[in-house]
Amino acid sequence: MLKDYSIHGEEIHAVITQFDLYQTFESGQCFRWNQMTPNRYMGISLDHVLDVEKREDRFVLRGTDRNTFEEYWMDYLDLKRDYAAIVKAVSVEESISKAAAYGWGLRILLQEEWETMISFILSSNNNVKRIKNLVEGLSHKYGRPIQYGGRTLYTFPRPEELQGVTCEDLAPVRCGYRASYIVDAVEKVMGGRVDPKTLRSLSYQEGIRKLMEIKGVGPKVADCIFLYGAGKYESYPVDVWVKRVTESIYMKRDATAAEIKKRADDLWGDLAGFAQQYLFYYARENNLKTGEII
DNA sequence: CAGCAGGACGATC
DNA sequence: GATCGTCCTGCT
Ligand SMILES: [Mg+2]
Repeated sequence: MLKDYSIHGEEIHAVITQFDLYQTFESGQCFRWNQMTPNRYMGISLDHVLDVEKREDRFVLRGTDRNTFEEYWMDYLDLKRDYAAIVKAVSVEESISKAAAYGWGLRILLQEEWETMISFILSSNNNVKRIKNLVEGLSHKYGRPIQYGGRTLYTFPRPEELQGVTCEDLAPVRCGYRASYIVDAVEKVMGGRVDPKTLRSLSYQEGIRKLMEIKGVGPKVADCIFLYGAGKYESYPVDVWVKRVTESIYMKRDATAAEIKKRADDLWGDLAGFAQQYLFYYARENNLKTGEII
């Protein structure tokens, strides 16, 4: 967690425990963070840019200011949470304990609702590399340019900026059949049928049901949006990796997504989302196969 | 060139 | 309410 920070000209120097840049930004939860050097990542959310460098004794943050750091990035990076306590709490058994120790510096980002919604609609039936390309393409075409450090970044387009777009308009983005899903999401949000800003006030069941009204949002994508865009940590998104690893460790049989989510709820309850993040990261980094145990 | 990876939808039972 | 074929693209 955030222990201390101070302003040094254009830089903010912060002492943060349990924070690893690679683990956090390469764990499949976000698509707009890029590694600049092994110890440095740059990302954008809304119209905020953040440039984070890990040093020996501190993190150096650039591209932001005190107010934006305190009012936006602090929550986005979940810096007030004690992840050492999270690791302990989810470690109910040997395999998850190993996975959580392995992902000791993971943090679950609290991302902006609308951006999370569209990003995870694009994520369905895709891998991270391609998702990043799609989100980048959409932002380049419909977002606004921002200059930082001699380069141009593009904001993720707001609903108003996508209002009226058609599948044909989206063809250059190369998102395939997901184009119609984007169109539907824009219509539902602009029409008020779905309100990203009230998502966080909904219960788990209400939120998932509401999100699934959008075309292209099924159980897995809804869980991702609710977990990463609303901080609903009882969510347990079941993708192929989490399915495999949960089945092989905790069920020892083929199971449906609903059965897997129930098992996760029994094991971790309101912290299931954190457990999912550790298991996913471990499984994917180690290319775990069906039946393999951690 | 073929095969494969990755979730949601819609038809069908 | 569960199962299954199909969708789209990029990589191997
Ligand atoms: Mg839906």
